[in-house]
Amino acid sequence: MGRHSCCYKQKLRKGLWSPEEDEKLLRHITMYGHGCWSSVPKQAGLQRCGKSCRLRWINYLRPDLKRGTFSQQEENLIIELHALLGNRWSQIAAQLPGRTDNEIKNLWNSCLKKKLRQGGIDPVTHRPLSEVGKEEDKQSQIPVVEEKVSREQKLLEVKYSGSKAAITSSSHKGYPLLVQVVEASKNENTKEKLLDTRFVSCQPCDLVGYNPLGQMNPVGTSNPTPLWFSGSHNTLEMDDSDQFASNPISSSLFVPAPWMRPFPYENNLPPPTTTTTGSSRLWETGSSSAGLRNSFLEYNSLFSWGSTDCSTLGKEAQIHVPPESLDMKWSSEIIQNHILMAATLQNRTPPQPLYPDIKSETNFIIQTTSPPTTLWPHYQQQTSDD
DNA sequence: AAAAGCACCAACCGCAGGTAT
DNA sequence: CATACCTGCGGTTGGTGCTTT
Repeated sequence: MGRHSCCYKQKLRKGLWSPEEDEKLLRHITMYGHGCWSSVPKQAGLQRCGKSCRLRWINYLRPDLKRGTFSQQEENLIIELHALLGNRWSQIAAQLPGRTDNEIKNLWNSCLKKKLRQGGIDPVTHRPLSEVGKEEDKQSQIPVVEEKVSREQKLLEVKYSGSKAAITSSSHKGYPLLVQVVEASKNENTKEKLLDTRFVSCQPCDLVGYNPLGQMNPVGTSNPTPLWFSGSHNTLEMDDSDQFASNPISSSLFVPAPWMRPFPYENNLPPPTTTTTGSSRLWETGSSSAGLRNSFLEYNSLFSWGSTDCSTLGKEAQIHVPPESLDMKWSSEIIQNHILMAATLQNRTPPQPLYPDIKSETNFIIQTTSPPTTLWPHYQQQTSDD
């Protein structure tokens, strides 16, 4: 493994970049692209090493950078992603268009960590500080999650004969999952190629003692908890030149527990609708003997998820299935560019009917604007203090 | 007004993994 | 297969400006 000897070979500049240097680098990359970074400084007439040029481009000169302060939504998303991914800044940055890993890392270290602590949340575990000590020796939950994950992996392998998805769980308590799609290896010696990484955050609300719809389970003591899925995915849309453009979307999906009713305490669900706009998502509810099954259509791809059997201890996952007519090449595109859904993760003991009063084919909308602030009072508190 | 402390952030450093030779 | 080189990532540092004493 080579070391970066480039900086020592010649007297190369270090430190802050001057506007003249920026201009040279920007002009060069705009005209020729960066190609091999190590040759960029020479071609651009810069006394810098390639690594320094690359960093300057990525973190500052790139035209698609957003700049400016982070919005509350961005901060919330970072917190949520950090809970799931830990210090994987590049993966976190990938979910925030226009932001760099360095920028996010700086924000985290200088600001968000502190905010969480002030709000009583441990920034490492994302659990209330009061619980961190108690929870440390309760590692037994993790193998349970791992075991369930392997079941999902099998399911995915069945769904895609030409590719397979591997699911790994994060090490956090609770149930967040990191979902990765990897290309099937030709043989056992070749490494699998990572096609896509999705996060699926499934936080039972009772982890923070908060029920978003403000109701208690009327049935009994073992409350089936609502689920909160959040994630980022891309949509494929045709642009003017009939090319498919991939557009990132962040969305969160709230799955109410069966005993919940829309706030504020309405007996009936909102009128059926077939639209989906902005941060709303259309959910179709349907009943089957196996339990709840939900699905929605978006940009001609079917995603589905559901707890296939509410009486089963543990969880099942369904992954969206590409239309049969598409060949595997297209299927692969869809895998890469659309949300990959996994997992409902509740243990339902004893078995309870899901949505007992909701008739089959009823549609309703769940508003999902700012998940952490509505779901997690700790975050809400600390952000509203600002 | 000056010094000390603090916060922010751009940039560096070292490492790991991939690829070319 | 070994070595050199390239790229990307995450941890860390050091400069700068603001605030406090």
